[in-house]
Amino acid sequence: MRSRKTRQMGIIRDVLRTADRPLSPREILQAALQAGFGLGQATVYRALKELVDEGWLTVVGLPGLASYYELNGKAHHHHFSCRSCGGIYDLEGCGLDINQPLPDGFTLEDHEVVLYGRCASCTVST
Amino acid sequence: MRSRKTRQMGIIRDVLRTADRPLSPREILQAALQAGFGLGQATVYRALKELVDEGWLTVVGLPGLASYYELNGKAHHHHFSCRSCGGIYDLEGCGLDINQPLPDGFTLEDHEVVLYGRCASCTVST
DNA sequence: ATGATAATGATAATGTATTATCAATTGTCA
DNA sequence: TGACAATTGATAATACATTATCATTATCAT
Repeated sequence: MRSRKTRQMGIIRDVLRTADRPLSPREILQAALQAGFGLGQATVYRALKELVDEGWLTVVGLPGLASYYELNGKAHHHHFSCRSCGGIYDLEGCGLDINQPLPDGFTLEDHEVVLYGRCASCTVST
Repeated sequence: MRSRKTRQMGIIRDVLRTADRPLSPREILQAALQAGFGLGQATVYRALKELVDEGWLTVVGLPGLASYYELNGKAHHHHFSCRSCGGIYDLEGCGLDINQPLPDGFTLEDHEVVLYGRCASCTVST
């Protein structure tokens, strides 16, 4: 599976490598189209699945939205969701107290923090 | 809008009042059915929308899952999502450092913290 | 260069959550 | 009680992300 090097896979990798924030499948598709490369959405989904499987990408799940994808291997961090433009941005660090008490018998494996608000472009100065 | 008192609305309120954790529309429906009351899913969705509008309920959004509903007016808290049984549980307090730095120009309105792992029933002792 | 076949992509199909439809039911008030 | 309108609920419809289909295209070992 995946033994040939294709133009489309290169484009998708480039888009994600260049992005400064997690991207949804739709955003990846649009970015590629705007850059002048045609490719189908089925290809995007297939590529994302493979890239996640091989560990090159990680999935960012957000409530009520599609999945977002970003390069794997970044330092532990969380995300900001702009209520105005819908964009997802990376935040530095964590800010979560890991020692927060859990109910008895619960096992903690992972956590997710999402801050909501307005990004710089959407924050209008009065 | 909503001027009559109906059996169905009473059941839905009871289910939510009795619950010790946020419930999804499906769970609410099933709880009512198991308690011996018949009602349609359309009614559940209609009721939830009204109860949120009137401020009796709040919505808990979780990545990749349906919306969950719980009584409004609780102290600020977050949620635990069990990867094994899929259940959502309330956690006490917040554990988040509110002063976490934001990128320049960003405005923070709200935040969401979700811890993932296994609940007590799903944590098997070796 | 060329042929086997991996990969693509237009499109249909799926899955799931939620909403709309509308005839039948049921509160409520006169 | 009776009647009228609010409410219900079975069902169809919608919305959306994601996956499957399969004929066409493109890669790469030879």
